[in-house]
Amino acid sequence: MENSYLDQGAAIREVGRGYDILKQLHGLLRLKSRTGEEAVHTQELAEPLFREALQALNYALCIMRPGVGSVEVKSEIAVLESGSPAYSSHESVASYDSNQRIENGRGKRRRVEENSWINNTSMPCDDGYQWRKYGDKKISGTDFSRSYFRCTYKEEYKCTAKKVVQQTSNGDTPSFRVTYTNKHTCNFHKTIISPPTSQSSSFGSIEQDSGINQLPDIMPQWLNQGSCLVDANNLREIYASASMAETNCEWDIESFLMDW
DNA sequence: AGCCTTTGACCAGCG
DNA sequence: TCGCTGGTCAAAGGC
Repeated sequence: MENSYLDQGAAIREVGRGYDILKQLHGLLRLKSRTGEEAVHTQELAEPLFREALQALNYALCIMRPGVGSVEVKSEIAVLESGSPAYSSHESVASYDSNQRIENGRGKRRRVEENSWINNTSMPCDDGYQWRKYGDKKISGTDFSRSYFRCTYKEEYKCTAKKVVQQTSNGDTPSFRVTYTNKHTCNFHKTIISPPTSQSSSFGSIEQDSGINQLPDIMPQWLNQGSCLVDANNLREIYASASMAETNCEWDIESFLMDW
């Protein structure tokens, strides 16, 4: 009983998070339609927000439907896409699994920790957090090894977040299966406002959350790719304008989430 | 000096 | 119980 109450709270929080992100998205789209800037640029900014909102709602769905082992939501990128090649090689499928078992090629099943979710991506290396690799294993039945990462701040902040990266295919656009376990409790993530530094690690520079709370915890991967640079000041301006725009959008769900 | 990756060893889950 | 395999640990070396 108590657990279901807590689950409900978690679900509400996830819905609220999704709602916040959608508000940002809404404000962004309104801003763009006013100023008439390039649609491609709008898409580049909107896509990670849309993806994050989907993930949050997917998370909430799984919590609210405990009987369902795994719910997979495939991003409907086509809604936003206008033909930009930036996403053609970056299809991402996220799924949350509250009590998952992985089956390998020989039929062996191994218990997987709860609070894990899977992301299939072509760019597994940079998700905004700083990870330390602690293991690498050649997996039988595959041509690729599996890499194990934990949060760099595991000791300092007791952050139990982990991820496992498994390459699943080769070729021009290799794909990776990234399994995340546990959410970050360290509140350290790379912000897109910070300028690039020469001290960056292999996963890029990080800085402590400096008040940009309206930004999603997981920063879009493409923002860190050299091929897709976003002007930091421009982005700050856009997000600020989006926040102003959202104040004109009074939705019932907001009062519901406030009251809960 | 401190943090990272690499890598072999060890432990535990599963059939 | 045993062997295989995945996940983690920790030493060593590199940056």
